[in-house]
Amino acid sequence: MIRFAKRFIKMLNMSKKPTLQTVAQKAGVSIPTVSQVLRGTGRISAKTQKKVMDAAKALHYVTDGRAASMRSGQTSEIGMIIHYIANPFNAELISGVSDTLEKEGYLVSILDSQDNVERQQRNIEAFIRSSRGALLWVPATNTPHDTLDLLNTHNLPIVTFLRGAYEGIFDHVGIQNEAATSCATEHLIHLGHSKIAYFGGVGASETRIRRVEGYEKALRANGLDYSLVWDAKDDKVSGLEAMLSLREKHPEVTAIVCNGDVVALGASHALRRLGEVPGKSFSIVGFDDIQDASTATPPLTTIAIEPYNFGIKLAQVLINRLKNPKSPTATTLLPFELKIRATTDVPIADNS
Amino acid sequence: MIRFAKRFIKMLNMSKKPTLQTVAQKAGVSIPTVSQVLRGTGRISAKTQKKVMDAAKALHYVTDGRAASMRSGQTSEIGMIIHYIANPFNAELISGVSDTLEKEGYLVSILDSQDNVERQQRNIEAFIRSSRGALLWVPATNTPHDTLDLLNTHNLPIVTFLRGAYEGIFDHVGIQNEAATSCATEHLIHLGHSKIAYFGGVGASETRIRRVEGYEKALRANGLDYSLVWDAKDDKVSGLEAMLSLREKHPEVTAIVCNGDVVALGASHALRRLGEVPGKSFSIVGFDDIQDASTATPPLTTIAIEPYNFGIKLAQVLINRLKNPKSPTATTLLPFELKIRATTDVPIADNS
DNA sequence: CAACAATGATATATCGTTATATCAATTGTA
DNA sequence: TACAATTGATATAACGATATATCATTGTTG
Repeated sequence: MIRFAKRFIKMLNMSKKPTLQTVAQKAGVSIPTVSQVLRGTGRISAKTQKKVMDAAKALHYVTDGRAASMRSGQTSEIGMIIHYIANPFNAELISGVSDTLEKEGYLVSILDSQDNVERQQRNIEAFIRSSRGALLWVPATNTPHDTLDLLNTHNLPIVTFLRGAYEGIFDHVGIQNEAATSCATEHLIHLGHSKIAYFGGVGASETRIRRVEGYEKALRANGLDYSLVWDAKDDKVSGLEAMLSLREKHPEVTAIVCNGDVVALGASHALRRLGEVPGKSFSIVGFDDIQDASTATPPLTTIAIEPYNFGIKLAQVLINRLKNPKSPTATTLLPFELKIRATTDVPIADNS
Repeated sequence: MIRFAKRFIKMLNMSKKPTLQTVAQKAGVSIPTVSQVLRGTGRISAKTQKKVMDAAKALHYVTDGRAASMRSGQTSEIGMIIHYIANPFNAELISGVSDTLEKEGYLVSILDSQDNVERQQRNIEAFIRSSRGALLWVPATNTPHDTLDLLNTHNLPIVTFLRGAYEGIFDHVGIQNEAATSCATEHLIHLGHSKIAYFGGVGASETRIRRVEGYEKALRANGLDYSLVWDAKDDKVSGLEAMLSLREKHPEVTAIVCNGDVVALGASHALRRLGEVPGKSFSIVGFDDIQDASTATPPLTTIAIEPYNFGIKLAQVLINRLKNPKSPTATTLLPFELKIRATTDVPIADNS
């Protein structure tokens, strides 16, 4: 059961706000007539239309979406719940989604769950309370079943993305995580590395599990038995610190496959601080291809996923779902590309 | 006059959605009773309260905010319009705002105007239509008067931020732009630079005008007559390219005061590409102190503004406004700090 | 014990729209 | 000319909640 928000905004000066009533009076017609003109039903004469439009414009009339939505059972508001807004990959993705959906007349609100299930629950309740008509969702790690019950009761169209925890139940737009890290790992193996670690991420999010699987699969396929997963939170400073401790505790490791470009760049920075040269003494493969990946020194070898395009694709999948509510759920996996730049090379033993 | 959004979402399966009616029936009480229990008016007996709460929980009831808001004249939804979401400074700022306001029970929706006045107009209309109760706003460059008319008609509490175009009219939370760039410029002058350019930004946004003024004021105060403003869009690649062309066309310039860290880092990268060393052959001062500023090579001398704290402060100013609707409008300027790192030094002529 | 206040629950009107049904005025056809 | 069909506008009910007024039922007091 949901309690109300603690604080409310008392709307000021309600008297000033124009309504259909106000416009109808000024135009000298009835309320339904104004409503029809504004919605463009085409059942009103040109002369009356002009009168109404003029009045509405003069009064700066804007439809009250709450009333309209309540009566018509339709809405143009879409909610999005993501685990971390400020990450540059996600921020670009959000831009792609918003631009596409706004162009179609929708309004997107974004909430940051911080990958926390209680916060996610509150976010979903907030969206239901505010009558969002659809949801774009990155499910938080260990989402409880109660959350699904809530979503199911209120029955809104949902597209999950990035994390494929509910493929088949909802539409999904994702990344070929397993294939991508396999590809990255094989790239390092072909260069001659045998002590390769998986670097970055924390805990068992869907995405990370898949990526680690891809990494391990590539190791197995090439008969390598050394395997190591090293945690690091998803920011540059954490990547830097984790790399320093990795070098100290596991000097045998000569290459890492990273959970994201941000930690990869942090790791790269750590190497330079240790007087090493990324790509020479040690190889690094990133993930995401954020803008900084190509402009960093040295430029980062990474898995490229274009976040803005991902956002566009995600928006399109949602639009499709809304147009065809009855169609079966589908999963869309976007392609990736391994961009080989300067942070990967043959291991130093073979090199010297 | 505002037309409706082009597309709507037809809400499915309305029958399943629980309402006060449903809960009242299950609990065996009247609708107003349920409403009172859920709002916690305290006028209902403990025994009845329990019956109602149990029923509501079992049905996964969530209040319909549209109906509640329409009837009560109160809302907990806040809109935010910013010129660019994906910029890391802004993304962090947004996190600060959202976290603070969510904690207080508000729901924040963010729209990206892309500093385009038509798009901004549509954004504002969307927010009015969707009955946001307050607005956090970075006014787009050259905002027309019609936009202000619209805002004025619908009369919602507004706090502008970053760009102080409407100080006195609305509450404002900003940066001491002029003082900050003056400080940065004087730092360079004291090091011995005399050919200093202002670098980055495009067009005449409020913020940029103030910053350029601060730069020029410092030049005048120190009797320097060389002055140059060099455009660059606010991303790293544009900063890189602009720097290359600046070096080519104005080799006399030995230092730049930047409009933001992102372009400053691009410029720094361009120097390295030219075989120069930022801080040795050429000095750079950034603006914002984003995370990358301190971890870059070399670490960037910059004006520090903590975006997350800025967001918190902004949220607090809004909360204050909502609590005291009648209080006079106020402007809050957050302090800055010049962080001297490695990209500024005495000019090369004196150095060699 | 009558009169009155306090308590707990309910009846009713209302917020601003849109959907449906209705009605008046106009046009077309036999 | 009469009657149906069409067009243009309106009257009315409903969406789901809350505010206000009301109504029983208790408990209190002189």
